[in-house]
Amino acid sequence: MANETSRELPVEGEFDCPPEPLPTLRHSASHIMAQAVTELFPGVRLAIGPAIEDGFYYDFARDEPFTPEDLERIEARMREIAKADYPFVREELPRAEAIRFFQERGEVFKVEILNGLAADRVSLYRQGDFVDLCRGPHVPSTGHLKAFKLLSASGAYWRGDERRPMLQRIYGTAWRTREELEQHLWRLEEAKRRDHRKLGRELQLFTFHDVSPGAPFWLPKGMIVFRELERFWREVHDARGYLEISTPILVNKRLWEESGHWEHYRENMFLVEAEEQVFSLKPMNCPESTYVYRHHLRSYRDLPLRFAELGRLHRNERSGTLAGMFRVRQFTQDDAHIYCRPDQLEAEITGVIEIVQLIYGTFGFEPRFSLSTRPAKAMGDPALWEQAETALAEALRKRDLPYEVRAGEGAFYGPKIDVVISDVLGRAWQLATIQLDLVMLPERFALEYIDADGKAKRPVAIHRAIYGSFERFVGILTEHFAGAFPTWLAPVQVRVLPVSERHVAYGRSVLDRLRSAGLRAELDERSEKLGYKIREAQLQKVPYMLVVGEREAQAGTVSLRRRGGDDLGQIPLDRFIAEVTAEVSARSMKSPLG
RNA sequence: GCCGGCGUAGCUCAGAGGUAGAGCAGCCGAUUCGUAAUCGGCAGGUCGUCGGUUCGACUCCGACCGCCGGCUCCA
Repeated sequence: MANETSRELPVEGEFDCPPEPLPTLRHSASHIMAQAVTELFPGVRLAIGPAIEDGFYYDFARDEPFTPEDLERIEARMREIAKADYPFVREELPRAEAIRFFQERGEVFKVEILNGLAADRVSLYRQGDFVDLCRGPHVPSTGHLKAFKLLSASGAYWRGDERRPMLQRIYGTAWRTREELEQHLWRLEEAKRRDHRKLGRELQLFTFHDVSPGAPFWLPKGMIVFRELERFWREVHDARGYLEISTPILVNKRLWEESGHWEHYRENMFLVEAEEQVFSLKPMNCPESTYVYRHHLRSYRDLPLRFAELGRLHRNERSGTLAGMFRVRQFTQDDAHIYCRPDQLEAEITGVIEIVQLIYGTFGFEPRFSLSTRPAKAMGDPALWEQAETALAEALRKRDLPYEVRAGEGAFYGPKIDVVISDVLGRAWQLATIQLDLVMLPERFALEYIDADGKAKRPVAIHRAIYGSFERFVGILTEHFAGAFPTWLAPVQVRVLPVSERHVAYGRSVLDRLRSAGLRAELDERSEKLGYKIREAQLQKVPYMLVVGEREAQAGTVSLRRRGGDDLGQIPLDRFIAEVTAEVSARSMKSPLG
């Protein structure tokens, strides 16, 4: 991931944004915004203003933050600048001259950027009276900016460094056409409608309370989703030779000193003191899994050992970073540590990739893979690194999976595969990681196995998670499905709706049948009109509504209505149960009915 | 942690230096209803917490806590 500095100030490369139409337009939009701001707020200093995914921003140095009213004025001024259709004019000059130019104007940030550049000559872009240091490219003139909108203002550190001044950042979005802009704004609205914090409350899945910031209270309905995910996960792992373990949550600080976490991760750990000893809530499962490995002497015949653990972890994240289920302080990782011989790596990685495909496919996610290779500061045997990277690449290649190589992006203790998915709104989420560990666990914890030659050898470890964390995964699923979970995950799968109280008795017999068939069913026996009951079931996103009245009671049927759909007419109860139980056991995404 | 915004009933929100209101949800009653809201009544809040100013604070000031949007960080 590019940081602020590398994104803005690459040592090499000719442009400040990808020379494609949309990034160019957005980059130009940021210049137009900067022009508007300098005109409306004299004395504001300019920092940087790049194109980003879906839009652009510009950072300004100003004592006062920008208010929503300020944004409206800036946007209005931008429209005037666009209408004036000033051409973007490129000028080149010696760097020293540019430094003088910006120094005279008090543009200290531009001077700092220029001082950090290696180039002899630099370029400026001018539109109207506004000049900015920039390598381009830009659209020919300001009139090309037609479909844009300013979205928000916030603080941002100069060069992303919290020790440096806080700047005022304004975000905007820009598109080629009005239609594209409207569509993007609709996506933003839709994301708000699907917000898992809102849906979690409305659907009674989970809640938060200030007695434990960053830690969810799982409500009964949310717990059903959690348990179904857990059940699925266990089925998959049990069938593939994983051995489930569970290790302590509260652990003496000695362990973290041994693992190195005490030195590098202490500020993120919750500490507890008892009887003059310091303990920590575990932020990771890995070190403790080595104790299971070392529980007795291992033979080469024992390997691979696949220890799975649904460990509850605590990490003391900085308060400002918490965000619903997406960023919590307490979470449940679907972890596993595989200990194997180097020659088993490829087969083990292949096994993990198969699990990723199987599990993600069930939710309709298409995983994308990237391979991060040996960094400069790597530790461990170079030959083993070579073998490990080859194993990862071969595992992907043999399954015909395209992947992006991130050279040098691996951890110092091993290369890894990261897995990313996109949800229905096109938002990318990094979920699974397959992290090889040639150093940390094997070396620090002195892991060994006795090989065929009778000598002690060092195994390698694979850290891997599929969901990542149940909390975040449930948050993602909630937004992805907008709360309308596939039937197998739905907290309530069927709701029986008697037309009037006269039909409650038949409704109860239907309910009993559904429950004996293992379906999660409810009966709405309140003295309300049918329309009211339907509305509520609909809002609760219950997959199936069964209307029962006189006709159904006579015929032994139910009248079916799908979530979000219409009246599908009568169906024999037996058939309904057979279809839906099949749908559930197949963990299908689609209903066989309607 | 930093910048900014916000915190009034379970939820969504109104109000305001003289001590609080609506809709929905809840409870009670009536209604017995055929595919997205039946009617009436009742109850519900030390206005996030602590401190200060004031005759008087939910309202003004300060600190803290929490939430939201970003920055940084990240499963």
